[in-house]
Amino acid sequence: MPYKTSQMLDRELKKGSAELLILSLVEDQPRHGYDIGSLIEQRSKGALRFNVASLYPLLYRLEKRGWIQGRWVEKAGQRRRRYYRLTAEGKKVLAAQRDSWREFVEAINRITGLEHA
Amino acid sequence: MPYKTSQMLDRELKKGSAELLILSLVEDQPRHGYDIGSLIEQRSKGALRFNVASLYPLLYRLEKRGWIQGRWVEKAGQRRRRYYRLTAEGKKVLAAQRDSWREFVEAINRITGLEHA
DNA sequence: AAGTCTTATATGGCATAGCGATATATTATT
DNA sequence: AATAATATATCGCTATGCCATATAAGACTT
Repeated sequence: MPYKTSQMLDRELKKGSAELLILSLVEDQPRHGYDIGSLIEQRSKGALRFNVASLYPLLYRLEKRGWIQGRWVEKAGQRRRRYYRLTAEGKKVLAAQRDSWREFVEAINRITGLEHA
Repeated sequence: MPYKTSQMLDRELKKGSAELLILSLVEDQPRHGYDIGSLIEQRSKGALRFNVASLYPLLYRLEKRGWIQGRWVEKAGQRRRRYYRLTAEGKKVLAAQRDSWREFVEAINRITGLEHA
């Protein structure tokens, strides 16, 4: 696998939090970019917001890596949308990233004295 | 349209996780850079490691902002060390960053479905 | 019909954070 | 004498995220 699993702040982890969000959101059903951006804002109650200039390039990267797969959908009465679904490899990556995230949060909490948080 | 009170991943948060670590570690007692780096590695059980090429510049930034204050300490039998202590302003920032961190983690967990993990 | 809002995707250019690599200097260990 | 560990420092690179801007189409307002 081209992506190492244990690096500083896991290297992947900084990106990881952003990737984790997207991979999670397309886990159960395919979603398009704008939908993903809106969901992140809604579900975080406005605490997190994804700028489109980060979001779309990230989607392209994830697709290029084969973790998600997009397809154009055109319907009458709406603008064309690109729906992304999670691939088999994406599922594995998502599972690994969830573990990484958990470990990361625990480590930070342990060090900063927030372990009960 | 309500103005967004928080940037994407809060802008402060990406830096935040790194800054939070350092500010937390110098909260109770002054510490020098190498010590901070070692503590992060130890207490995270190796999960987190801070490269010196990130750590030292970050210390300089934090000092420049007035959140920590460093002073050189020279003792016989050891190399010179620069000990950093948390300033009054640093304390406020630390408190705010702890809140931010908690909010961030909750938001990610909510979105990624890790709340009952 | 015109104007604006919301949806939806796209990208150039900039700022900055983190890191590999490398450097220096002192003390401890082999 | 050689190597390791401690301790600080910085160059140059890459990646990430953002602002600003662009395009395009439907929905709503006047």
